[in-house]
Amino acid sequence: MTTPGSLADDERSGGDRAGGGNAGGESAEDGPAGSGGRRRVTISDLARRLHISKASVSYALNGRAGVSEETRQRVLDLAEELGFHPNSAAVALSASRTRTIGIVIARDPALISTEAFYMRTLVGIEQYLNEVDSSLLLRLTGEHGEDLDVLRRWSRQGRVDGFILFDEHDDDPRIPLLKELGVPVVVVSSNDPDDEVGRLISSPIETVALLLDHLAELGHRDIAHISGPFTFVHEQLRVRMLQEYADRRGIAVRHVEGSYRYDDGAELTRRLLTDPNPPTAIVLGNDLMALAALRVATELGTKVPDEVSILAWDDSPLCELAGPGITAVDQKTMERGRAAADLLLRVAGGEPDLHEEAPAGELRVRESSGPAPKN
Amino acid sequence: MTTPGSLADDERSGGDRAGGGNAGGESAEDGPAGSGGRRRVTISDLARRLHISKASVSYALNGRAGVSEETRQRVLDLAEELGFHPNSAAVALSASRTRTIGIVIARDPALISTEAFYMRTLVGIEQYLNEVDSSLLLRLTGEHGEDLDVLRRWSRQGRVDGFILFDEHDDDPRIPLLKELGVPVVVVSSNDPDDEVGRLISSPIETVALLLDHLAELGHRDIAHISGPFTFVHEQLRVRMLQEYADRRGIAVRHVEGSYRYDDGAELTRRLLTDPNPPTAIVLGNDLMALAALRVATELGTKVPDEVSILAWDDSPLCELAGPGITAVDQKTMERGRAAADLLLRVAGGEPDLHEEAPAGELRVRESSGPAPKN
DNA sequence: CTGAAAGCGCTTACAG
DNA sequence: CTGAAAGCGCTTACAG
Repeated sequence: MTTPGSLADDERSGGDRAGGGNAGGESAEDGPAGSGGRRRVTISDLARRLHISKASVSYALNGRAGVSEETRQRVLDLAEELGFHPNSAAVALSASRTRTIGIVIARDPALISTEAFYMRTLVGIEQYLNEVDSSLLLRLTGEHGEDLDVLRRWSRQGRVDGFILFDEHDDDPRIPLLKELGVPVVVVSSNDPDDEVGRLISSPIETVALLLDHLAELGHRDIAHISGPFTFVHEQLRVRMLQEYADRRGIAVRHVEGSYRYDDGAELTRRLLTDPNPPTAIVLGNDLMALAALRVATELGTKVPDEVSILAWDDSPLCELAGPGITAVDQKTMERGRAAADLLLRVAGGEPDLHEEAPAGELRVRESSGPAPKN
Repeated sequence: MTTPGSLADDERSGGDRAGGGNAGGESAEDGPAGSGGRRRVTISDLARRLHISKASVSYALNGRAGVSEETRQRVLDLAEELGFHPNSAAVALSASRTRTIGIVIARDPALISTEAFYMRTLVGIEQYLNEVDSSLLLRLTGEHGEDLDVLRRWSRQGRVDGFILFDEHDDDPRIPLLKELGVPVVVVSSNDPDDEVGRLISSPIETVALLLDHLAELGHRDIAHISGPFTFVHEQLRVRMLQEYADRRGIAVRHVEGSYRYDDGAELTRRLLTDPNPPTAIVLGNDLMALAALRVATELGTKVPDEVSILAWDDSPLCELAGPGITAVDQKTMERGRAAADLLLRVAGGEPDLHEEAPAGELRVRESSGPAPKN
């Protein structure tokens, strides 16, 4: 059996460049075995070797006034040579900046891992954070309100510089909580209330227009909408805007509340298609339900798109790879994530402008939508 | 225009319980406007109010000896009342414990967001971290070696207590690097070298047996394997073990190296199926390629499973929801993530036993596999 | 331009 | 059982 001690003993074997210098020259022997690796290089080390004060080192490293160019360069060179990286806890403690943003997602784990939405959002956020050398502290809680605890705890603990919030609910308690805690927040939002928190806004009206214009052109006059749960603000808005837009274009819409789950999408679609007067097109609130709709149609012998068109609100690999491919709106999820992170850092930095429009979506027309059947 | 200042001014409006007490009693006026919220409660505050020392407060909060039960209770009660949470930077700085583990994934963003594997793994890890009140620091870098920088930086910065590594390569540079840095590591691994880092091991032999036993029973004697890139250790092992096991059972296997990408899976499958002597079954290294294989077969008019069986190494919603459903091995990804996090925390805690077996996989038989065609 | 010193909020020997 | 004090590794006024 190997012990952590032997792990540390083995350090010499690595042939790595940075830190390889003589960082260990002063105290290569670690303290208590297993406590983890060689002593880290600190600004005190740099100061001592360069015969200057810690303050000067700090100024030099942070690009602040207070040191000559020459001194600064000597500091930077030595830091590079020794592989110095400032202890993040010390920086956080003295400067109250963590270079970390927090995301807490309170959804059913099964859904989180099935829908590509979250991962694509995270990828987008990460792309931005990489560029500005910040990090993401992530927590996936269940759906039972533990998320509030985590938000509160992380705020009080000073673990993050701010939060990005998803899945806004009616009277979402997270927003007053974080406002009270005084933590910068950006809500990835579908509406634009003036509640003085950061919001990256993408109104559903855009998607509504893309979907309904497409369907109207194809001659559909009688459609159905299987939404996600109405507890989400964006679902309420989708229903309302879809209805209004459809009214204006003389299209009838029946709304059914779904749960985003496959089974549910299947069941609700079945009911619609076996109705004596079925709709000629169904818009589903997410990719999973759209796929379910596709399957049920096939199962019932209802031809897609000849007898019914199937469209999804939110594009994804599932829509793209389904057979037939499902017409959907590419919500630019990665770009949206990126933009949210960017906005949060600006809000945290004191930027007065809290609201911003998200990048526009685009319709991806595939085989699942076609002309309305004439009957 | 709203300003961060006005954001802070608005704090009173929240009606939240914790911290609502009289935490602001001493200095409700924030410092510089916009710097974020009311002053946090610290152990000094607790000590002052209870007329005891900071040390006693610390002992009480951490459940250590050094305070009477009565004092401890008074401290805990007050902490609860004021919504006290220890500043994580201060704890990290003085105790060198961050309660955070790091994960750096260096893969093509498109792949990360398409394959459910990573998200399911993260969910599993999170489930465990939730229970032990730890957090995940996540970074998704591209495939260009920036991951080494991040690992080095996070280590030197003392940001994490350890790392979980995925996607081990040949002579993976991350392992010597982290050993040299002296940071606890767990590699989610497919083999068991004695290299003194933590390893959660799941040998491919298990999956090989599940797949080949199934195919042998169905009468297949001539199969193909479209793998992922051989740069991954697990892919090399899969090929070797598949070959050995097939040899023993008198099954011929041709191996083709794929990339995990849909297009690639399609192209390689096309070649196999248009061969004058096509295999009767194809095992694909991931779900995307398996789906591609299914599509190509359909396109070529090759019936699945009557003329060719399609199986995937790794189950996923894509396999489950495909039509026909794709037979695949459920690798227990969430459980594996959980186990990896658990092992890492134990390794970091000084546990001598570095290696552990991952939970076993299970075959999910679906419509894409059937008896070998007689010809 | 540079240094000595206080402070961020904890933990932890060390005396009482 | 309790308190005074040093220390973790930085940053930041404040004097020179």
